[in-house]
Amino acid sequence: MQTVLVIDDDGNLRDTIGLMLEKEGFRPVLAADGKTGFEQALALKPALILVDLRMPGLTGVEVCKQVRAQGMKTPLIVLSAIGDEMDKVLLLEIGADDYVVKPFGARELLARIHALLRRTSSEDTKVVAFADVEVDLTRRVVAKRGEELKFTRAEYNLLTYFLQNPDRALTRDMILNSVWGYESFPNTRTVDAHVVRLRQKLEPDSGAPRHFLTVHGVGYRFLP
Amino acid sequence: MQTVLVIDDDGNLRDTIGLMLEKEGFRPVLAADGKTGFEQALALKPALILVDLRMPGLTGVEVCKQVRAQGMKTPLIVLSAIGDEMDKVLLLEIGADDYVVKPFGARELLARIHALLRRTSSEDTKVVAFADVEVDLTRRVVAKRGEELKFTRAEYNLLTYFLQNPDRALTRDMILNSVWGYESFPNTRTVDAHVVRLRQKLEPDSGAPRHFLTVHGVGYRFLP
DNA sequence: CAGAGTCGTTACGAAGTTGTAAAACTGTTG
DNA sequence: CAACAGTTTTACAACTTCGTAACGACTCTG
Repeated sequence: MQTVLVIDDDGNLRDTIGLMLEKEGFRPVLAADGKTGFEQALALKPALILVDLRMPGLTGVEVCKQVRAQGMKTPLIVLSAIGDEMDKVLLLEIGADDYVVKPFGARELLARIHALLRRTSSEDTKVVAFADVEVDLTRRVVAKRGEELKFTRAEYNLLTYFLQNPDRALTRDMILNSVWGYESFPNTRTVDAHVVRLRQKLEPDSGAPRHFLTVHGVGYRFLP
Repeated sequence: MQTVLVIDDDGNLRDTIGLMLEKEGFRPVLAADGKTGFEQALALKPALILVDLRMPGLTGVEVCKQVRAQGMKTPLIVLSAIGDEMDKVLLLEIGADDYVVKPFGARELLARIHALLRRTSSEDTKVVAFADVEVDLTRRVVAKRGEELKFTRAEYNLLTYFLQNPDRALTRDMILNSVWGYESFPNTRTVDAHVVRLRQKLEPDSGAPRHFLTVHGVGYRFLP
């Protein structure tokens, strides 16, 4: 069951939305102000956040910013009163994913919630990272300091194998079997050649590797 | 021209709203009571319904419920007298999308109508867009810079599959299974042939694709 | 510190992959 | 059944990637 955090100072509306979410099969968590809402967001890591724009204390805009500042990518919908001069640009800038103008219909809000969850869940981009390197497993893209690098298939497969086996001494045979499979029988030196390329691309100083370490007489060890 | 159904027992107000809508370019249909209003809703499938809350016979609340019970998703605005103890909870529960308190100004009502139509229409006609390309999933039409392009079935299916899986490395087998199904077993090169056509039709420079990227040794990745 | 083993690096031909056009095939329609 | 649009396969050039040999540098051991 997915948790949805509702942050709104209007108790009436808060409860209404809570009920609605419950009916729809969500687990609603209600917060009356921005500060506790933000804390709940951190603690519960909800599947989605609904936050009122205009609140005493921490406003919706600030909650948004703080959540994003924490690196949380939780989908977030802003609720705004009809009078508020809100524009999409601002909302996008602060990291909101959608907004709904009050008063809104139950169906509309639920539709937006589902749409957003659908959008974001398909973007379940699994990213593994070490040092200043990010490996996006769904996009199959490797980036160093945010800059995309070109990786060939063999390089990429080898890298992900290392990522899956951090800080373990791996023999060349283990690597060959896992990365190249049991079909092909390349020379064990092939592994070295590819490790070289990984180092050249990912190590700050490929002469003094800090992540792709050699285990003399055995093989390699990846240190994140 | 969009039909707007007005259900209100107050003949005076009904006519006023009717005139107002007519001026605004809508086709107003007037109903004096809940029962005939509901029947009209079923028969005409209007683009929007305005319904008075307090009426003899079938009340606005009941019209609302019945319309929704029929599975109709027609946008619906409730008109309520200032005395009515209306709360949003009830409105949300019965599936109304907005409400206006009597007495209201013409401009306010029209603003609400337009806002609601805008909101809901964007949900019904599912249009996915990227760059200067728009794909209308309900009409099954692809347009580039507003100009319709002819897409064959295979091309269209492939395109929507890419749209549904943005920014993910997709192997040719994944594509074949999802787009061609498990029944037919075309060559994986078939995928390439169709990607070529997508690029020719949608990329500014098909020689340097910016959206339909190849992932060497793997397949393709669609970048919106 | 010498020698044996091991590793890092480079270069290059072989093997594999992709883009494209054209041919072959399929199914539909008048 | 001919014409036709759409689809799949084939063929091949262009391009990318791979595996390995070669060799110098490094590491370990006695």
